[in-house]
Amino acid sequence: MSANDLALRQWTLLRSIPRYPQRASTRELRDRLLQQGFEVTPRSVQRDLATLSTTFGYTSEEEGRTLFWFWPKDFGLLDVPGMEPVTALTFTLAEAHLNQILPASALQLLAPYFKTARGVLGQSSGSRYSRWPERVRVLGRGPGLTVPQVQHKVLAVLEQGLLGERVLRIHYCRRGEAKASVHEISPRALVVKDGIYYLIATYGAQMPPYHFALHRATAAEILDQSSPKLPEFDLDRYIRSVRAFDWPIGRQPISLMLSVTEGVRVHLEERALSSDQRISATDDGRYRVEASVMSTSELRWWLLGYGPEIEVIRPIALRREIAATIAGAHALYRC
Amino acid sequence: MSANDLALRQWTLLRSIPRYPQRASTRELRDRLLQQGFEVTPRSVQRDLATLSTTFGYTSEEEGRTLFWFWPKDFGLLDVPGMEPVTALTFTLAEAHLNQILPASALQLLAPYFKTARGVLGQSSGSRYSRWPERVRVLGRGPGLTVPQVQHKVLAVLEQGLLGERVLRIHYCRRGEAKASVHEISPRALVVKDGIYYLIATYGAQMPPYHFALHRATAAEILDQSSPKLPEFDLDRYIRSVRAFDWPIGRQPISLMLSVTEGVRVHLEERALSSDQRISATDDGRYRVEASVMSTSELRWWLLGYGPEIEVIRPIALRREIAATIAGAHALYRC
DNA sequence: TCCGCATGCGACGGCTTGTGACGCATTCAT
DNA sequence: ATGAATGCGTCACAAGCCGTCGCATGCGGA
Repeated sequence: MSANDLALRQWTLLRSIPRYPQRASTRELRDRLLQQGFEVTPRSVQRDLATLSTTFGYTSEEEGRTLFWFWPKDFGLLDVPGMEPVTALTFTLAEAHLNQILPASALQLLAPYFKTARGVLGQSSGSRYSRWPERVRVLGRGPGLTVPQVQHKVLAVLEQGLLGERVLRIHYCRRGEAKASVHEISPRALVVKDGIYYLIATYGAQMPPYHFALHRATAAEILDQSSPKLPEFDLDRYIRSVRAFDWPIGRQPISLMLSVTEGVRVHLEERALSSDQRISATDDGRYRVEASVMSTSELRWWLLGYGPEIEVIRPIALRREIAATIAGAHALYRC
Repeated sequence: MSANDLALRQWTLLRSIPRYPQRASTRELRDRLLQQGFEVTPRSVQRDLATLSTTFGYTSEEEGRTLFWFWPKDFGLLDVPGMEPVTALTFTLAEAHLNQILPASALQLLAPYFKTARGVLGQSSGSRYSRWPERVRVLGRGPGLTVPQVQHKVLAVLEQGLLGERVLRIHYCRRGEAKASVHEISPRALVVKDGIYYLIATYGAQMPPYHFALHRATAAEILDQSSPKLPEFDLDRYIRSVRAFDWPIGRQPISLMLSVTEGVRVHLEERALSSDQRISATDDGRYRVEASVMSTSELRWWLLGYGPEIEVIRPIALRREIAATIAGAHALYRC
């Protein structure tokens, strides 16, 4: 074990140094090493920290007599094994996409990864990175709606509360209300719906849970108090049981039958509704699509978006529903 | 410089070892070190590789007399500074989301990052990771359409060709055709549209470019031939000019005015159509929304999806267009 | 204000261990 | 068959790591 201790120990030390908003004292870092089985004197840690800091790029802050160590906030990352170009490419695509999905504060946490990805791409192409973003676009569906902001602090506290099963106190501004109210809640789950972070939490062990849209939280702090156990909280079942998330209507998938135009057919051949989707031509120049899908309100929204390009044949109930919705819309424009 | 050479050198060595499908001989690794300014004898590299391999987890393959080193394919990653729990949480969310967006082969490249994220979460919560995925869901819009597969090999070659500006030869199966044809093309850009990878490429310097949906490529290889320069290929302008991607119709944003229901208003207050969006109540119990947005076919699709919940007031042209579409759909269900 | 305590750091001796050099065995290509 | 390349055992030397001691400094409690 002591054979190649040095490398591993210095390695572990480097990993233990946090990124800037955080700091760690020399003593603290030594404790972490002890905790991981490295028996070192404080002196050695001091020496390691001092010498390694010159070759790698981290720094320290002096406060009184103690030094606090940290990586610069915008420091990229040294990953082993190094990121490969294909992976870097994928990261770039992911970044472009996640921009439309995650709040800025969450994206910022991934920034170091995106940064190294750009670095790798810049290097491998030989040319400088500046030309790369000109070559990639990610296009989504629908207009590019803005993503509401979640505060850094709230995000960090959320994570602690959720993982550590701790009670947390949040200042939450209910929709429409100007002033925030204070809640002490036990976080149970996190649901991200269309770019909005919903914290699902209970007051103590009291069901049912409440939903907190995190961009409406103005402040949050963690309390030193464990969340009471909740026997068998099943997130999936809960999501199904609540209409708030617009999720499945009914538990069983339905057998959908559509009549679609050539354009929609082409699209569905690329991105199938389900794995058992079947497509066949019909006499009227359109196509019949059959697939088993969950019946959600999102499905209705998706179907409606195509207007006359999609006609719902079965189930009859869904057909009637869509027909009624379209009739309602038609009435609006009749004048 | 030679002060703490050891740590940095071993570090660089570790980074130089590629992940499994790739391998690197001892000689090769030594060359890379030399290239980065470390003057070491082959013997030292051998020793380092041997001793470090036991403490870190990589292995080697013997082929004849030479050893080839590599990290196991499913090896997580050792990143410095270590991933923090909040970041890990965000990675988990990103993974859930990207599942619906990126082809499996691309996602697999990010797998090591997701894996370490899970590791961090499992550790920090004290409890084992197994309970974590029960606590997070990402819900998107629309039915969960399947994402077409892109082959690993194709992805890797694409990256080389695009970044290295090399000509590549692909076996491409046109839509509807059973047999693949061979194309020698110069890759120009990559567009990901709704989960589908489109390679935009030209035959030589000949405009206009063609689009290749990468999941229809059965094989690809890189040729040792540079792509001819294309003076000023502007991807944005190109996307605008081509209808294939359904992107902006017209260059200027339009002043959209809608009449929406309470439900839509709530949604738009969370996720605004634009930064200058304004909402006001009207006499009829609905709400007026005004915003400047790009006029795209995606916008039409989005508007239609809400049926009678959204009425387009202005621009008049768009109102007429939507009205006509709805009338068409209405006719389908009239029988 | 004074004393105890914690932290950083310079210095020193012992000794682990990294390092280059040499030589031999093995494999592959010409 | 021969030479080049590679891996690896060995050895002597020296670099540098390590624990220890001692001193200086800053903070907090009595």
